[in-house]
Amino acid sequence: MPELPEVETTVRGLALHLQGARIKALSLNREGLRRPFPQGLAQALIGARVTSLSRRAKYGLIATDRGTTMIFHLGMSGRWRIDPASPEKHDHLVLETEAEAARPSHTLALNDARRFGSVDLVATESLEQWPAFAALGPEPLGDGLTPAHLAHSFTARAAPIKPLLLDQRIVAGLGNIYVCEALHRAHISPLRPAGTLRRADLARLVPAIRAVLGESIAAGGSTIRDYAQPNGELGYFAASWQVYGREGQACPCGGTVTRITQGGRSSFWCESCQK
DNA sequence: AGAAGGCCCTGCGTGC
DNA sequence: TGCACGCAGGGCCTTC
Repeated sequence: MPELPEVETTVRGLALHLQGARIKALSLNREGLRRPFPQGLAQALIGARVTSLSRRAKYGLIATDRGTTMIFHLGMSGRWRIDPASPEKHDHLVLETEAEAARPSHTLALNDARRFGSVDLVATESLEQWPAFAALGPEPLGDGLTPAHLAHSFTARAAPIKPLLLDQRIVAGLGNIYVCEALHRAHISPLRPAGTLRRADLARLVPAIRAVLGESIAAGGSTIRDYAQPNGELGYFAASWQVYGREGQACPCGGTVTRITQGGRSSFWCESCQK
């Protein structure tokens, strides 16, 4: 489920219930996810007030007035369930907020069947030095993603562009779905050796990346209301995909969508309109 | 340094 | 109905 637009929508949904709230309780139902949960997580969070929620790449950040920030990654199957009617299998971490004046208590469960996700605790003042963040490239929706940046990153690279766009050090936050969609929108083949892309190609690619992400966030924004529902389900915005998951179906150009494997991941593309 | 491959884990759809 | 298999939105690690 979670790529950048889904994480952004998740953070916005969480903010409705967590922004300004005091954390009353934290329960951990297993040792950890990909990694063990951080030491001192309960001490850092219980009694703390949430000061802000934000996103960096595909990470969600929950900052508190204690000077620490809880960072979550949803991996492949992670999601937050808001005010669930009953506990579910794979609810690994559960937060409960304090009821205060005009502010009801809420329960927030981090559910992750495959446990590819992660939870970390980092000093807020040194977030940018946190190793996973220090290595990240520019945000695709920020000023740092430019044709010049991509040209620099792709110089002398023989590898196909598709797996390079998944490299978080080049662009932070792109996942398999939106790379497929952005390349399709920019009419660039996923097989193109990155170093052969010309400035005109990159000048199409950058706005294509921004458009597919922006449109998905906009679609997610309209479903934020769903986060208040017990199941907390989030739409996948799949209706707007042109190539992802559409092997054998028609491309709008009249061609046919095909699937290949690159770096062990599926790439969906149209040989007719992507060169 | 870059490139390729494997691994972590559970659930779901498909085909026999 | 049961079972085996392939596949899944990600990141990290090792090896060459």
